[in-house]
Amino acid sequence: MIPKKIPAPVSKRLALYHRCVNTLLNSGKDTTSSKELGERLSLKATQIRKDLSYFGDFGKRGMGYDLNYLKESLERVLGINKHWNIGIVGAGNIGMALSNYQGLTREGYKVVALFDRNPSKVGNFVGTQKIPIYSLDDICEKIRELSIEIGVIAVPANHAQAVADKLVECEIKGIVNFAPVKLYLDSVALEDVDISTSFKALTFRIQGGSCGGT
Amino acid sequence: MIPKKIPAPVSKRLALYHRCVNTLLNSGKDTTSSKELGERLSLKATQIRKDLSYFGDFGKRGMGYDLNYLKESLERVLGINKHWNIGIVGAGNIGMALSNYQGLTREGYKVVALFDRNPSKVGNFVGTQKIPIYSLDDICEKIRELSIEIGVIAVPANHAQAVADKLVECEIKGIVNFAPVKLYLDSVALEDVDISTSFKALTFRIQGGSCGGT
DNA sequence: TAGATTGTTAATCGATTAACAATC
DNA sequence: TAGATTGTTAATCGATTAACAATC
Repeated sequence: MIPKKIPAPVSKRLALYHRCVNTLLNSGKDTTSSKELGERLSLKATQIRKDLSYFGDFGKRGMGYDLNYLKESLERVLGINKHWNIGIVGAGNIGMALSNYQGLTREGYKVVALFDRNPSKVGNFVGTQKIPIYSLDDICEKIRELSIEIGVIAVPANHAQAVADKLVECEIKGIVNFAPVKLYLDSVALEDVDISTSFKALTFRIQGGSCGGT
Repeated sequence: MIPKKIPAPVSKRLALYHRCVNTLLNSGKDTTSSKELGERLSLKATQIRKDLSYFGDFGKRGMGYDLNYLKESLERVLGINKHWNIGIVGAGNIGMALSNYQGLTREGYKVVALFDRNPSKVGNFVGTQKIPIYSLDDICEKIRELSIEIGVIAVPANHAQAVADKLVECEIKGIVNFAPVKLYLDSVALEDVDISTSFKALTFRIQGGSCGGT
């Protein structure tokens, strides 16, 4: 479908472009340029043009990019031109916070269920959306019933791999892992959000060590 | 202090090594090798040796690495051989979840205060640690009083830059930003934890696009 | 037509990896 | 001594950027 090999850092940058395009649209503009995007994101204009060019010709020479068209195009590329149903495993601090997180809802991600192995939590409903907490035992059944496509792992590190294996068994399409542990999966897309790693990278820099980029 | 130029991805990998070393120690081992670490983290042994070599000679030829010594060394390099005091700005979902988050406490990060501009939240205490919520107006004063070195931004995107400017004015040492917006700072270390970007990178991959690494 | 800005090719830069001498 | 595994140099690979022809 997409022929050329795409550098790994591109997907994260596309998400940044999408965010920036939204900001520009909200400020009332209807056109932008790789130069403007580059200035706002502290990136080279060339890099932005190159990244976009992997997926199509979204601009007009001499004119720049139509913001609405660019937004739509980016949403198509990022797969957020549709809604995604999400199930969160682990109704602890992180799991609960995510289930109420506007940042996800606003982008078309919909948390439809939480799962926990603690019987005292099962049966409750979370947040303003009243998202139900189900037993971990029913996870495959609920994934099917509710058309859950993305699983979020928000359990302690020592349970994360078992949960991941279970999700794969339930034929989940992708996993976002918040547990501070490396997961071994094949054939399922995985993204890690390692909070403590970011803190360590920060203190590394504060305290002397120093790397190139951010 | 550290002479050679260190590639940007190294700091994140160091944090992974640290995590892996802890796991190995907990499993009762007291020695490891770049080969073993590489297998566990799906990285090349050479890369691990090279990364470590930027900071010292932590191994013994023919013998591998003493886990305790490697752990200590990594903690020194990452700056987690000391405790860091953290202040979280924004007592919403994310801010509250972070203030109770074991993953930080366990690594020597201590959340000592939250800040919010909502008067109905100010004066309350959060979680088992009874962390106080202060008014955003008092932030510089409290940062000094409580020796807060790291500020966490957990406010909506449209307030994030103002909060960041304030933190810099209060002479914070570093910032971890959870708001989905690009911040402009100079002279203060910044790490972004962009949750929705990770979800977008995931759906990008699920839905057809594909990049090299994870 | 002149000015602007794209999409793309080629050159550069930087990070990863293979190879190997050092040494436990 | 033979085997293992490090730390480091040199080669490779991949990502970024500069340059520019295409075109609005």
